[in-house]
Amino acid sequence: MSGEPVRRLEHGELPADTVSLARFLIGKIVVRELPEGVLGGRIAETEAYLPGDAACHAFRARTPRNRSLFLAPGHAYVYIAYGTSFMLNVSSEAAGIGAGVLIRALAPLEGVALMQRHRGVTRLLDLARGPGRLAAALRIDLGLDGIDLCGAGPLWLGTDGWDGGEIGESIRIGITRDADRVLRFYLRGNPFVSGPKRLNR
DNA sequence: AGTGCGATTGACT
DNA sequence: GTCAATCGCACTA
Repeated sequence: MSGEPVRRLEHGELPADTVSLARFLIGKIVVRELPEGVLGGRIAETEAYLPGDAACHAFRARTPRNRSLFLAPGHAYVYIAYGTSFMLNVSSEAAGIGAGVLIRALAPLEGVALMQRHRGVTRLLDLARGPGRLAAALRIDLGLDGIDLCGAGPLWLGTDGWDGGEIGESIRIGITRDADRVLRFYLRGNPFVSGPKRLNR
């Protein structure tokens, strides 16, 4: 789509605030390195969870679960939603400030066969459309909580220089507190974006 | 200590 | 469209 090889993003390239990071990450790439192979996909959808935002897991005190949200920008915050699904977030504010960006959907680019095995489905559209599906496809679990996504670890953020997508905005999906804030971003018209149609125009 | 509720998904009517 | 699964954590007492 762009021709450039995928390279790792560096900390210094990440925007310094949560909303800017949520927009910046659209079109970037998540890479997962496993002994069985390399998995990758283009980020099609994100949501911002801000300081002072009642929907943010860091809204209350720091706990063992949410501590990764307080790390410097570019670290993974992984947690279990509804006791069933893992969610991948990127910490987004200066160290000590709890905030993050939820990665909600990927357009698979590499390692499709392995993603299919992880997910138990074959349809490309269903592999990583939705945050829980995305984590399952990439085999992301609590063992990755707190790792540096701009480091040398097995899960990292990259770019291939692609910058062609129009970014749409909407309210966030599946929350009840601070539910009317426009903090969801997605690649307009991309079939790998999750969520109801009315939010994807 | 007990209760209620999610940043979801998949199965089912 | 409805609904259960499943568990960490906030909240009440």
